[in-house]
Amino acid sequence: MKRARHATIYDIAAEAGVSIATVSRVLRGEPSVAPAKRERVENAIRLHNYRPSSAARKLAGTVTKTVGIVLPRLFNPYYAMLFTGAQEKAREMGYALSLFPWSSLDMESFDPALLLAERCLEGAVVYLEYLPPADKDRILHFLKRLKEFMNVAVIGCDLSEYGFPGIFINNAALALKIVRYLVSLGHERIALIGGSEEDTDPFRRDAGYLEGLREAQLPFTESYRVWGGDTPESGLLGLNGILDGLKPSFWPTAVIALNDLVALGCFSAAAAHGLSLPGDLSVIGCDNLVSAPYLAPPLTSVDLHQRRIGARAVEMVISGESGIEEAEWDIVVRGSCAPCPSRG
Amino acid sequence: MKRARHATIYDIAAEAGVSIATVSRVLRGEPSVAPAKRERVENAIRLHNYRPSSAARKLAGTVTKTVGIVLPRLFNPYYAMLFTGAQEKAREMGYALSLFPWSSLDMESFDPALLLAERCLEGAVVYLEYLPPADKDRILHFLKRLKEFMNVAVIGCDLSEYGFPGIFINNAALALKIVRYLVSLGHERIALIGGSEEDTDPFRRDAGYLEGLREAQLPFTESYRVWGGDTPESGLLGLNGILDGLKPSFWPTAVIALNDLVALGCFSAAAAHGLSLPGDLSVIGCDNLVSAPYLAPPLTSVDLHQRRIGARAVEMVISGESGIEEAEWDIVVRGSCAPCPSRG
DNA sequence: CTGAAAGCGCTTACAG
DNA sequence: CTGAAAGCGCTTACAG
Repeated sequence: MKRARHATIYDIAAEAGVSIATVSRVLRGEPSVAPAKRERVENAIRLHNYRPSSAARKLAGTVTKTVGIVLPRLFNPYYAMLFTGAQEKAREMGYALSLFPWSSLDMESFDPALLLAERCLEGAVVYLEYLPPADKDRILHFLKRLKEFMNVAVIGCDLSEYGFPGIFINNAALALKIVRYLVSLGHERIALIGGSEEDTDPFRRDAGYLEGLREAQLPFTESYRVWGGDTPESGLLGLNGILDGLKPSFWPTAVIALNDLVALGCFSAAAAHGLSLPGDLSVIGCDNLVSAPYLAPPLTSVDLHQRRIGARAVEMVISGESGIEEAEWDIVVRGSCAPCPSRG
Repeated sequence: MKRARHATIYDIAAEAGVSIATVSRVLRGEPSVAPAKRERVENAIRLHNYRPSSAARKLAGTVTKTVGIVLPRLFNPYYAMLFTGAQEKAREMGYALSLFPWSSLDMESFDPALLLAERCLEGAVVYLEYLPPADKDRILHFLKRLKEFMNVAVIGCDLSEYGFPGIFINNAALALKIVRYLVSLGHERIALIGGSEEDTDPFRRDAGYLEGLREAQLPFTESYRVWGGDTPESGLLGLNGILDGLKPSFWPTAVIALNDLVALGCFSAAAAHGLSLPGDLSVIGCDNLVSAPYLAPPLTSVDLHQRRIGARAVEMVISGESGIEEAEWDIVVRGSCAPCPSRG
């Protein structure tokens, strides 16, 4: 089957009786075009349903009006929201947005940055929760290399010391605030579930968690800190582990889940142990997914305004800003956290 | 700050002491290159970390190794899984995958197909649950137009009568199977919640739902069919509507939710009415999201194998297949459906 | 097996 | 204000 051929700038120029240079000028909205010609060109464009080839533009031009975003697995709606916000803002600014899953980047390869560079992007926002020690050099090299080709902004950790602008999600502050909230509810045995153990970032949740405990003169109980990941399953296994390993009088009365998915897993584990929520156990999540309000009990969570973060990051990348901003967030109080049951 | 310049095919040719034509040949894996030269070229490529510009390739070449996928809002992980499957398969076949949210397409505009065409795609898979009557012409026109430029496959409804290949999700068969399952559990008052009322596709859920009722000699009760959307909120409002409008003796004993998100909303509504699941009410969802097993009770759902669907669709588009295939799916039985409580 | 050359569809100095 | 022309980095006949 024969493919339709795009109308080209030549077709339009011929139709309008002008040079392709003039067509190009009206296309890009240059003011220096005689109104009469401009109109003829615009009519021709409409007539032919003409749209300039992005490939040709990229090849010829200095600006490509395209940015990229590299994100972890989309199964967590959290990232999908980040993408949506980014996409909307890009569109609003007349840019196209290309999505690159981290998994498609192949950090093993000698220079994954070229994968983006070959796409002629003007900028890339990359989501990076933290710098895993094992891959630190590789990732940093990737980012530096990327920066040779385009603007870069990172969402997640603060890499300003390496010269990368972006939006910093202060997980330590967030965790501290959460602990305070739980403490204000009278909780003294607070667990923290999920996340990667190799994460040594000082701004990780743990830092805030520990500070919160200290502040409230509560001991750090190692059994209350379990790692595991960011899935419901890891929440289930995590809390099960805690509950199965301790006699009930030592069970935590509150758990901070890495995110809402992990929190959901905790719901399961609690139920399996006959714990009712929030009466026997308080659970707080993070990300405030659309489903959070509909869980039983409705999940108290942290709204990171990921849509706004995504939008802002794209904005930074497009306008080439270089600062580091801290993401704002709010604890959304719902029914899954309650005052600590009086001990007996 | 100055941007790094990509090494070009000229740099490689110079380095290897051959013509750019030869470099191009080894790049594309043509066999007709002397081993010695090939090796020199390969070394040069490695040395310069060279990757060909995709824009230049698209401009010059006949094949662009890029396909697109147009999807609804990603907040539902269902679509994210579709994307993931598609992305993996594309990558496996050496293709790049570009994501286009439906919302970015602007059906109002005179020719949204050009938005994809300008990207020089070889093919596009578009997700289309059904053909909304109000936009039927517009969408069909979009698809036809798209087909002039590239291979097209549609996931969702069966548009083979219009000449579009793709993967058909037989929602009627699916609903019929679900009704049968519920009937086998003894249910006689079965509600169906969610979806768009304007969907008149004969393969929509409703057809199977009605057939299932007929088959079991059950009456169709209009109050048991409520529309509303695909979100948790629509499930909540939907079931609330049913429960609030009927005296308890007429309450449904089972509800079929459009998807897992809607099912979640139904959980909420049931709880608000003091109904315990699955004792008083059975709920079945669809999509089998990662969170389904962790709800309380664990949600019985339908696994559409969306990852596989996404993968298969890009495969069809890339190899230019023209058939229509029916997606396979399985009911995943978990705890949210139980035998009908004996009436008394 | 290999190279010189044309061409893909644009943008952008450069003249005028 | 406008056009002729060079150039972006590739691929692909066409000769050899």
